[in-house]
Order: sequence, then structure tokens, then C-alpha cells
Amino acid sequence: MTQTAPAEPHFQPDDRAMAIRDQLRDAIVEHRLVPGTKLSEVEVGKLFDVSRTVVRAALQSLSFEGLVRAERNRGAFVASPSPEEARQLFEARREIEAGIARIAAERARHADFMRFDACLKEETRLLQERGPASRRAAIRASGEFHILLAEVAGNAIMQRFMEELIARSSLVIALYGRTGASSCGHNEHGDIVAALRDRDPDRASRLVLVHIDHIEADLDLRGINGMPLADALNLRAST
Amino acid sequence: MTQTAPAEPHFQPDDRAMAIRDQLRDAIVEHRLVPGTKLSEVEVGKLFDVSRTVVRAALQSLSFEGLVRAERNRGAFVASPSPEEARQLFEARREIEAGIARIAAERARHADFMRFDACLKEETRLLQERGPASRRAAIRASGEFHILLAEVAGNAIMQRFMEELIARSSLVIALYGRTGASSCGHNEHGDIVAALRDRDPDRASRLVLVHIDHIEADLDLRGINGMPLADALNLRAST
DNA sequence: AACGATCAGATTGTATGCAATCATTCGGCA
DNA sequence: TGCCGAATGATTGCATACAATCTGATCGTT
Repeated sequence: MTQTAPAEPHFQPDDRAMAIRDQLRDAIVEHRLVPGTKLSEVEVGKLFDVSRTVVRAALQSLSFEGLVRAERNRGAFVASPSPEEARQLFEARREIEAGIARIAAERARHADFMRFDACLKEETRLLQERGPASRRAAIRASGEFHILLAEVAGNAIMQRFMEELIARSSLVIALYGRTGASSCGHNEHGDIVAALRDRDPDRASRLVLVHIDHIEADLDLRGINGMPLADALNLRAST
Repeated sequence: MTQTAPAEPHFQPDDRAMAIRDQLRDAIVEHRLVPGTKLSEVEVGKLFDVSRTVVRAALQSLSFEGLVRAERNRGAFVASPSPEEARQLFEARREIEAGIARIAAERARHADFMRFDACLKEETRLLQERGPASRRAAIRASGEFHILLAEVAGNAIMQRFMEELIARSSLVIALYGRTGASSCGHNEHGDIVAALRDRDPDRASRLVLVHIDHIEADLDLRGINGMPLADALNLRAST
């Protein structure tokens, strides 16, 4: 008996490629794979015990999501968003997520609020812990709140867009984040949920914009130095 | 200054796969490939004289864009958006494109208006012609106006989202479009450009919303009848 | 010694072959 | 005659082999 995939739902096409894509994406979102890391097809293939064909499909997926940058005949690397890309990313988040909040405020039902409560609870729990591991988990949980918001809005297309934006935001935070205290100080997620409960779309979207402002304010988009030491070595020759 | 995005975002690898992807996408957007059409790997491969590997990558791309639906061990088909998908699609367009219009109104420069004028001129020219071929070209040109709007906004991420939404809208129009007169009667695109010229973001976004309303009003989302006679035979119950 | 061309190594790009899976059809049975 | 099951054909899923291309180093020339 070959017990490879336990019981998770079956993806339609490319079961394994999608599984590998998810694992790689999780690793990127959790900052375990830092921007600039080379993702060799043979190496990844050996790690997951699949052929390059499957790895290739997974890397192509991630490339479409903007999490991986593929260079012809050179390989695939974890993306290193430029400051300009980061700016556009948050600009897009402002536009899309404000709309999502408005829609979610109109459509949220009781069961949704239960999920919000669980999400917020998990967030606060992680924020009270210490150490880099819980920092990672906190960033991840923070992202999941935004994804949940999109899910509640009930629009699969915008939800997919948001998932991509959140994942790429995680890359930006890995590169340019200062403290990670953006979501620590205030209870902005809770405020947003409160606005949803009050069925106040305008307030919800306004709070989302303020929240994104705070996240972006925690970035230092000017310095291309600092952490990317390990990254600059992987980039092309600069001088 | 030269904020014109090079249009080809992130992908040099798989030159050929991307070329095939573009050709297939063009055919879908122009309604030469109708929803439900089967895209066999071997068949497409023979048409383009490439192996299944390359075709597979192209189809995977289109699958990510939502233009192609891939079923495991069954094949790839031109997507047939359900009425619910269509609804979500236009909801997303409203949210995203309104933001794009606002940003474009702030960032549009002289060179951009030249491009808008050329786009509008081409549009009116095509609308004055008769026949199904010019109808296709008109739909295509109409979509290109929206893409140009996103390009002027200068946000590569939102531009890519818009490109996907526009392409999928073309699918919806192919399935549920009644007359195609949505963009014929009025000069709404011209009105939008005028608002951009006046640097009036609110008016621009409001006009965009009205415009999308008109496009959606031209749809008949209830009837699965119309053109898809040839299509209904290929697909199963999807509702 | 410095520079440039050529060669070797590695990595991706592509094609093809085999296995797995699904739809269809034919045959058997009630 | 109607229905159900197994064989068959077709198509995708995956792995591997080969070709193209890039990077880096070695060797020869100036």
C-alpha cells in the first residue's frame, strides 16, 4: 500500500505539483525560504522525490503568483520585490481590500463571525508568544485574517487576488520589514470585525485602509541594504 | 517619464509556451474558440508543431488565468463561466477598475492621452463597420481600452488583474451577451477619458462604474441558450 | 601580466515513452 | 428489451533522455 497522500481533498489537475506548490508557498510566506534563494529543479525534485516535470509545474505556478522569479536557462529564485513593486503591491491592496471589506460588511453572516472570532483569538495568542517561530506564525495568521475577509466577501476571484497579494506582502515584509509591530500595537483586525458586525461598509473599508497604512508604515523601503546581504550575493553583478 | 511598462511582466522562460499561450488567449478573447471547446494537448501540439510539454505549460498558464478549465485525466477546455462566476467577475471589475480609474486620473500624462485617443479612434472605426469580424474586433478593442486604462494607472499588479478580468469578461460576453451594443450606443469610453483629462478621479471612477453597469445590463445571465448550442453539447451540467 | 577565446560543467528547455485513469462501447444476463 | 459489467480506445500524468544555453575557468596570445 502506497500511503503518500493521506486524506486531503483531491486537486483536479497535477495533484503533486499543486501539493509541492503549496509547500513551497508556505515556506516562502513563513520566511523559511528567504528572497533570492535558488530553487533548483533537480534539488527540489530530490527533496520531494518527484521528477523535474512536476517541480517545473509547481515553480511555474509560483511564478504566476509572483512569488518566484524565473530566468531563462538560469533557474528559479524566490522573488525579491523591489521597493517600487512593494509600493504597487500596497496600492493594489488598498483598492482591492477596501472593496472586499465593503462587500464583506454586507454579506457576513453569523457563521462568518464565528470564524473571525477564532482567527482573532489565534492571532492574539500568537502575538503573546515570543521567539522567531511565533513571529512567523503571527505574520501568517495576520495574513489569514485578510484572506478570511476575502472569503467572507464571497467573491472567489477577488479572494484569489487577495491571496496572491497577501503572499507577496509577506515577501515584502521579509525584505523591508522593520519591527513587525504593525499588527501588534493595535487591535485593528478586531475593529474591522466590529465594523462588519455593525453592517457598516464605509467604516469597515476605512478601517482596512488605515490598517494597510500602518502595515506599510512599518516598512523601510529606502534601504536596499540590511538584510539582503544574503540576497545581494544571489543577484546579478551590481558594480 | 518612461513609466510605460514593458507589457511582458515576468517571463522570459518558455518563450514558445508563452507564444502559444498568447495565440490561444487571443483566439479565446476574439471568440474564435468558443467556451467548451476541447484543447487537446496533442492536437494543439500538432498545430503549433511543438511537443505536448510546451502545450502543457501554455494550457497551465491559461488555466491560472481562468480562461481554460483543466480536468484531471480528461483534458483542457475553454472555460464556460457560470452566471455566478460572471456576477463575481463584474463585481470584481467594479471594485478594481474604479480604483484604477481614480489612479489613472491622477497619473495620466500627455503621452497617455495620445494613446487613449488612438484607442478611441480605432474603436469608433470598428464600430462603424459591419459583420461578425468587426464585432469581434470591436469587443477586443473595447477590452484594450480598459487594459490601457490600467496601464496608465502605472500599477503592474492591478494591470495584470485587469488583463485577466477583461479576458474572462470576453468569455462571459460570448456566453451570455445579447446584442453587443453595450459600448455602441454611448461614447462612455470617451467620457471616461474626458474625466481623466479634467483630473477628476471621482468622476472617472463613477463613469467607469456606470459603464460596467451597462456592459452587465447587456447580458442575459439566466439563459444558457444563444450561441452555446455547439457548446452545450460539449459540456456537462455545470449551472 | 592582462585580456580574450575556447572548453568544461551545470542547469534549464524540449521531446518522447510508459503508466494511470477515464469515457465509451460491446457483450452477457435478467 | 433493458440494464450492468468488462474490455478497449483515447487522453492525460509522470519520468527520463537528449539538446540548447549560460556560467565559470583554463589556456594561449599580445
